[in-house]
Amino acid sequence: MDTQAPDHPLADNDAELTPADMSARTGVSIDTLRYYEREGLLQNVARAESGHRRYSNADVLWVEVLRCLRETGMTIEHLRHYCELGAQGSHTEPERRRMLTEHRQLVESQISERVEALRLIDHKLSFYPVGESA
Amino acid sequence: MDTQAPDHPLADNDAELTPADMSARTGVSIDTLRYYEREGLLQNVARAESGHRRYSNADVLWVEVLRCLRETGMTIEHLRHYCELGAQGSHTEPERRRMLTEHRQLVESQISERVEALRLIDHKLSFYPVGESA
DNA sequence: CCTTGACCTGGAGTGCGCTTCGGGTTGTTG
DNA sequence: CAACAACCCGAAGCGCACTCCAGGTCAAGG
Repeated sequence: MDTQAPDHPLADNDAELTPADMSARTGVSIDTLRYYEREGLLQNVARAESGHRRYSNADVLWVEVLRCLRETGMTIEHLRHYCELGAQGSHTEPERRRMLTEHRQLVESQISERVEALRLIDHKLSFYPVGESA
Repeated sequence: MDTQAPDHPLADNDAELTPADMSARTGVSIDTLRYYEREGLLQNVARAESGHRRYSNADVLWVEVLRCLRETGMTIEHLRHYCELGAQGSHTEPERRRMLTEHRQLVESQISERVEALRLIDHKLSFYPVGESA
């Protein structure tokens, strides 16, 4: 009844980070952390007796994953689905694997799109006179 | 007095694409094309006598540039500024060059961010059992 | 004890980039 | 020439991902 992070053996028995700590460590704002929790992206966050949140190191790692997936364009809805699957047990692993694989392809296409963009930008830049910087 | 596209010698004397044509050619919706025009991203679009828009080949090329910059995260506001500079004449070239260079750096950081994301995704994928696809 | 600041909650508000709407004009096809 | 699609315009609406607000609780310092 004290550990629930399925991915990581080290669980939140060491949950001692305040919201402010967590925000500083992950670069995600306190409001966004609460929003993610409401949306089901961050489950079973521990509480102090006062009712205040206490985040664990495992939470930090997970938020870093969230940040990475969000920044590469996974929607909140997909993330929520992924989390729901995780909470449902190991029989959902094939589906989670599928989601990750699909997102991986998205990220790869974003990379090649951007490599193309660099070429176009460089092409346009080549038409401008050499800039005097200072 | 009939050409105004500063980037391209071939101007819009050949403006004969309807909005539907333009949309099909660029993949940008008709509504979005009108929105871009309102926002100043697409200037001096020709009109038929009826008042209907007629896009030129130069317009097609420019919309492709817009699409590329938008897809890599340049905001409408920056794009508008870039267009305004273009309309102001060649003395704004250093500034335009600067904007493009800055955006280039943004795109490069997006690429390395995504390369990092691929590593993380692969790491997580390595923890799932080998998927049976069919 | 009193203040001050971090935290709590549910709910409303924001900014961006489109997208849709409503009502009217044009132009092509049977 | 009637109908129907494509176009025009200004303005309102939408979806997403946050972000802020109001009004209250908790905890440490002077």
